[in-house]
Amino acid sequence: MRLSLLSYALLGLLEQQPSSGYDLRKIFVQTPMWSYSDSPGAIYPALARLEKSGLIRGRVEASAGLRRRKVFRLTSAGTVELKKWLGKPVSREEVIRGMEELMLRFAFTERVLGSAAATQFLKDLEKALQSYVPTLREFLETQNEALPISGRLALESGIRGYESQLGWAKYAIAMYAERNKGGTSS
Amino acid sequence: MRLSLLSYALLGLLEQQPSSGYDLRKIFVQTPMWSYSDSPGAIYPALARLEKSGLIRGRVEASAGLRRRKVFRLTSAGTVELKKWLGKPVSREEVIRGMEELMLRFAFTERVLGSAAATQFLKDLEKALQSYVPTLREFLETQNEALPISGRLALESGIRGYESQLGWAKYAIAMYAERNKGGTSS
DNA sequence: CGATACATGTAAGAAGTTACATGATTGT
DNA sequence: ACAATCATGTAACTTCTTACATGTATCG
Repeated sequence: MRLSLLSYALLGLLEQQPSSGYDLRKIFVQTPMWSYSDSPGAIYPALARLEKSGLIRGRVEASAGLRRRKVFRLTSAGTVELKKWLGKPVSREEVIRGMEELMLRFAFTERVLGSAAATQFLKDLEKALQSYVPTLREFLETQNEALPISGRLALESGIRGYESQLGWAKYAIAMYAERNKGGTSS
Repeated sequence: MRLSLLSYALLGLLEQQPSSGYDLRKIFVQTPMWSYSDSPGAIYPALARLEKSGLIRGRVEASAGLRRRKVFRLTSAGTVELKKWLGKPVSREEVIRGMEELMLRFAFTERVLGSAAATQFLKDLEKALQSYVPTLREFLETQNEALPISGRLALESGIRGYESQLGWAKYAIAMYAERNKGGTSS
C-alpha cells in the first residue's frame, strides 16, 4: 500500500488525536506543515480515500451547535500502516529520494515507536548523509570545469543543504542523549 | 501562462543548447537535476505541451544512422517566457513557497539575464531569508512548550535549512564580487 | 441584516508515476 | 540471432490545484 505524503501526514496527526478535516486543515495552514498542502480540495478527498481503505474511521459528532463535524480516528489497520511506514529503514536511497518524507517520518517516530526508534532513525540518517555528501562533492569537483559558475553554485547550495541536515542530525542525537540520561525509552 | 517546474527546467536547458528528449533525459538522470523528474512519461509529454503552446519547436534530424531524433529549440516566444520567469522578483513569498523553484531559476539566470541580474537575485534572496528566518525562530520559541521534542527538532531542521541557504547566498555574492573585479556583466 | 468563522465537500483540469510498446542500430 | 543501447512515445492511474457550492451559527 503506497500513500501520498499528505496521507501519511494525516495519519500521523490523527494518531496524536482524533480530529475533523477542519481541525487538520488548520494545522496545515498555521504551521510549517503547510508544505504538505493546505487546500480543502486535497485534504477532504485524502481523508475519504483513507476511510475507504479502512485506515481511519469518521464519525459525525453533533457537538455544541455549529454544523456537524466528522471526527476521524485511526483504525487498528491504520496504526499498523503508520508503524510500517515509520519503521522503514533510513537508507541512502531514501535520502536521495528526498528529505521531506524523512523529516515527516521523524516528526512522528518518537510518539509512535518510542525514543529508542527515534534515536536509531537519527543515527541511520547520520550514516546515510555521511556516505552521500562526499559523492556529491566529488561530482561537483569532477564537473567543475564543465559547469558555468551559476551551475556550480546551485549544486553547492544543494550540498550545503545536506551538510546542514547532517549537522542537525548530530545535534538531535545529542539532544536525545542529554534527555535520556535518566529516563528510559517509550 | 503557468508552467510546471519540469517545463521551466526544459526551457532553461534548451536555451543552453538544442537537444532531443533523450539528451534532456540523460541530463536529468545523470545530474542532481533528477529531482525535477527523470521519467520519459513526464519529459516527452512536457515537451509536447511546450511545442503545442509555441515555446519550443522540434525538428526531426536524421543524423548518422540510428533512429530519427527530434531536436528541440526555443522559439522567440519561448525565450520571452523564460526571461519573464527568471525576471520575477525574489520575494519572501517566493521563499516560503519553496527553494526548489528559486534555485532552478538561479541556475539559469546568469546565462540568460547576465551576471548583474544573478547578483541582484542573490541580494534579494539574502534579504528575503534574513526576514523569514527570525519569523520561524520566533514560531519555534513561542510554541516551544506545546511541541514534543521531535516536533521541535523537525522544525529546527527546517530552520537550519533556511539558515544554510542564507550562508550560501552570502558565499555566492562573494564569489561573484571576486570574479567581477575585472570584467563587466553579461 | 450582513460579514465572518465554522465545516464539508465537489468539479474540472493539470501533471506526475509506473509500466508498457515500438522500432532502429550496434556489438558479440 | 540476441542483447544492449539509442530514441520516442502512449495508457492507465493517482493525486494535486484552483475555484466553486453549500450550509450553520455568531457577532456587531
